[in-house]
Amino acid sequence: MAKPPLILPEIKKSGKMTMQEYAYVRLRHALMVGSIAPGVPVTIRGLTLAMEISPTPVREALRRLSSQNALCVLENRRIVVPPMTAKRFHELVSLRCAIEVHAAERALPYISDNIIDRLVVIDRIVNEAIEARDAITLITQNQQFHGHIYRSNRDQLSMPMIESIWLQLGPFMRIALRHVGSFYSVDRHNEIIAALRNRNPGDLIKAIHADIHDGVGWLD
Amino acid sequence: MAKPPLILPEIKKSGKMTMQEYAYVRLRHALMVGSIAPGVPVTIRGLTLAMEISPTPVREALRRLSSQNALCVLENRRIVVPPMTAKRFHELVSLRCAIEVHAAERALPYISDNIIDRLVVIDRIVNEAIEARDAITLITQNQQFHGHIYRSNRDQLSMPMIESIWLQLGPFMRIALRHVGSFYSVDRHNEIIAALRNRNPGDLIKAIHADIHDGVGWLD
DNA sequence: CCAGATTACATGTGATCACATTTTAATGAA
DNA sequence: TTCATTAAAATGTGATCACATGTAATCTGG
Repeated sequence: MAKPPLILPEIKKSGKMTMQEYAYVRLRHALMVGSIAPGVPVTIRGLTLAMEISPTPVREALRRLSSQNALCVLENRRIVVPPMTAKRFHELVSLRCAIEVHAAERALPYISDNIIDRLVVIDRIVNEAIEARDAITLITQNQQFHGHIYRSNRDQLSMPMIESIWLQLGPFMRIALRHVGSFYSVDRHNEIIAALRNRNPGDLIKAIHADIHDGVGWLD
Repeated sequence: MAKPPLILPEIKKSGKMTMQEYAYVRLRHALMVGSIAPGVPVTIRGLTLAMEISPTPVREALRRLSSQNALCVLENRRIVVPPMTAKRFHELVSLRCAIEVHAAERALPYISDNIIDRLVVIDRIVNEAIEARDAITLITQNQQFHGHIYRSNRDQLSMPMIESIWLQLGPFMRIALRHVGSFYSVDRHNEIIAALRNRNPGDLIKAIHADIHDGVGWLD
């Protein structure tokens, strides 16, 4: 069986970026948008070939992603995209709720009208992406939307963990690629924005909870 | 100024362990028990010298710990132990509460009498450590206590994040080294065990909340 | 044709080196 | 002395190589 050469979406490498960081962001993006299927082995030499860089920075990138649980190190020392199960998916969604609700609660005092205006803009982009069936833009901009809220609290420490969950959910998004529009039927983002406008913690929690769980409907 | 050679507690290297993993667990342990002060630079060559291994595995270990936010990569590409502030501490404690409460709730259905018996044993060790003013045993066994609860749910995905928080709290523990006994005045572990025995979610949450926040009293 | 042993291949690991960047120390002029 | 400049040392980065381990293919004997 000829091994598929592991296609990775192109990423522009800005000047000051190290090779290790380039390998990291490129592989990370590929995982985030679900362009690598669960269970697929990710080898060092395969990546050096695909990205035309030496093994050393690739290995460091793999360690980073493994530490974020975006990749899974087997006992054989081989590295694969974590397998996908319904149980794992539900655990991820539940954990995502817990942390993002916490992040939102602690961000609420820092929400300004400026930030809300920005959220409205992002939400419009998200809706356009749904209209255009552009799953990748949908995924990334939806993350921008949530991240922009939580990062309002400049001292928050939960973003790395939230991004870790997003990364782990990435492979699941691969399925969602063909179901764009079937989920996100209701625009929960508007409910989130409304709750932020009213500075209402209870509504905010409920809206975020609903927004996150809306992605579960099609899995059963 | 002569640079201090960066003392790391010894760790026995089991046979199958790779150098990279050895470097990781050894440095991780040092951070966990607070034996490296915040702000201290952690250099590759310094670690190669201290552990007598080559730079390559050291770099991978540093990437792993940086990804877990146990270390901080500056713009200069230099790596330091994250600085310590009161704000950061309170954010960590708050986040720890949110995630551990979530983990405990989802572990409760899996708690067996067997597990509770084990918790009682661990708690005894913790109390002995307090008696003996043995801060390192106190820290590690306290983590064992909590981890043993959360890991009862075999499908849980939150342990890596909880351990990340413990790692980030490690440097704060350095201060606690000299205050053993002044905190943990009340044995919250008994309250946790009682809540588990009664399978009472509300009490469990309250007990864990109290146990975690008991470590904050001496900081002000 | 099948099962076990053997060989060939692929992969992960770790050491060494050369180079670029940054930090620190030393030097010299105002 | 003080500040800018220069030299020296320290540090991070990435490529290459040799080696160990694990996997897959091949071969051989029944």
